[in-house]
Amino acid sequence: MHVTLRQLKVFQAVARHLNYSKAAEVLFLTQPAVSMQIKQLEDNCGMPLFEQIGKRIYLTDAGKEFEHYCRIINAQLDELDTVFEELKGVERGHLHLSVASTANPFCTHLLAEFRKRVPHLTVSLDVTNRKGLIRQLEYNETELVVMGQPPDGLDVDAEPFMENPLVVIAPPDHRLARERSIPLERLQDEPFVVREQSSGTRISMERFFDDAGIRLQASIEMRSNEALQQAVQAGLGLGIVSRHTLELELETHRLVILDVERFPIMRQWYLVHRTGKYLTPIARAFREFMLNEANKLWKLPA
Amino acid sequence: MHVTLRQLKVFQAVARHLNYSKAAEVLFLTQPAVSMQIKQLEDNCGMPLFEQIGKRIYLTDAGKEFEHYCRIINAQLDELDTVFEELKGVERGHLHLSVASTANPFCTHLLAEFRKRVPHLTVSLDVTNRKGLIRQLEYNETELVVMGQPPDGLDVDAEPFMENPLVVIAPPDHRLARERSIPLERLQDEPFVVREQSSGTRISMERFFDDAGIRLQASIEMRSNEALQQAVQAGLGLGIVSRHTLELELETHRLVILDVERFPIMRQWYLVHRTGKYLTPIARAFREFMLNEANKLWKLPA
DNA sequence: ATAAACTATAAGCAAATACTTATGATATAA
DNA sequence: TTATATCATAAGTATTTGCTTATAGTTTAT
Repeated sequence: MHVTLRQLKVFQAVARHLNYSKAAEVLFLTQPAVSMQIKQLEDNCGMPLFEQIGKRIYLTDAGKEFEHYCRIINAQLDELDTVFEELKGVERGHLHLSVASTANPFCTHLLAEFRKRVPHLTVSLDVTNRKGLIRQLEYNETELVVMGQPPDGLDVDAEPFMENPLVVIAPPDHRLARERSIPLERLQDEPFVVREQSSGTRISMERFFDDAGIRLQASIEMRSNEALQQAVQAGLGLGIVSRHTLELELETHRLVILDVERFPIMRQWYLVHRTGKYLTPIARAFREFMLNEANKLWKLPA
Repeated sequence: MHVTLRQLKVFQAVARHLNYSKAAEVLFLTQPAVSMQIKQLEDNCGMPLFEQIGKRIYLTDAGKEFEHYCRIINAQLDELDTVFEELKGVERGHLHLSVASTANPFCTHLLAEFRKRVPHLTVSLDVTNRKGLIRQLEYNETELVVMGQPPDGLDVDAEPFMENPLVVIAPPDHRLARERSIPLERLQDEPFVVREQSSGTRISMERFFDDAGIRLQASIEMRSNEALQQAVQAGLGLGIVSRHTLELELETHRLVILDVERFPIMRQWYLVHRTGKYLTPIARAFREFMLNEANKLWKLPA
């Protein structure tokens, strides 16, 4: 079958009025135009959809069937229309966001804030490590990424939007815990728990100590930030983490921040998306929100 | 929105292969043709449905939505297709039939026969009086009608297909019940129970007696055949009915047929439909069946 | 650095589309 | 019978559609 949407339109007008001339009028056409469209439609269908008896026309059984499917198809097209309208607007929509596990706490908080402004927002939030984030960018599986270190090999737009202080942590009973202005060199003697090779914190940290000409003893490697903190608590060594992930552990005195010289290492959080990617209005709105408001809405205690 | 079905087709090919060139190949087109169709579609939608990042293309969120609706619409069109195929065939289908109340017994029987040949047949059978039948023909509310007397004022095709003998009935204890070859004139003295003015039997009967130069005493007028027979049984008068409606009453000796001269009045049953009406394959098949087989399948006892 | 794999864009064209006007045919209503 | 209301058909046409070929611009792979 090769019905056209035009034919559907004309058919519906005729079916409603059961009168070609009236339908023509409604469609701003002449009557023969309607006749022809219906004729072609009936040819396509292989049977009459209307029958004329005397002056009147009637829907045939086939015509009634056709009308039914017309309605459905039109309803779907209308629905599609409204779905698109909504996609264009910012009132509702869906946001695909992936964040570094280190960024999770404040991202969740900020997302909750954003949600107040976009009431019907739904979100897919993926929390993963740097490697996972890069893979997602590569395969275009996410719209926006929050990470501490934009990838190198990939063509992305990365915008810093908030400070990301990296601090040295220790268990409260560590012998350095009470000292002030600990010289950097003192850390050389300490064992360290570190994140995996590809992690953003690890990269930042290595770069920092390389520049300072210091070699650390990396005792243990951990694949997640939580695991690292647990290991530090357990006394397996010192750790370097984003200050943003420590709130709870500091309050409950499970960890302390060491007052090391030249710390914190001040880095930035970045909002990243692939160059050339089409951002939905929601994604754009969230991006703007983060760039402008994150600093006001997420303050670390001094 | 002004999407075309062509655009849907092309879109689906691209969405399936996520590759314009491949889609073009599948559609027996060149790649620019596909590019253009998609571009136009995206213009119609007001947003990109695909996005290209590097060599690869991906569906946007809008694209995924669109794909969803594509599927539904296509499914509906396919379904429509099969519905029409079935309407064209005779394997299944629906028949709108209206019959004179007098014709009901044998019509029901023949319909049951016909149904054996068309297993998935469904039927709307309307049993009504002549006036009702004519109204239905007039308003095109039925496909085929079985009646004893085609209407005058209406343009119909009427085909006789079976004899319709009208006989005179009486209660078994009537004084004429035992007589043979009763002269027509004897009926003038008898009270008669008759059908309503417009009924086929009434018309046939009046014409017959007019021609014979005989005036009957019409005592009572009944609006249905059953009511008439009951009235005759009750001794309100003689009646004239179609022989076809009497089987049960004769067997149980509730009524007898009088052996009147020149009786039975031999009339015909007609299959009637409005001139120019499109008959579905089912209706055509039923018509053929009745014209050819009714006489073999419904035999009155001699 | 080059080649290979993609899509985008431009120009041009044949065919189909979707009308219009004019006219004819038919059925109901006056 | 005549007028009126309806749909069908024919002929003609401007526009749109849907391509094609040719070419250019990217990005990735070698």
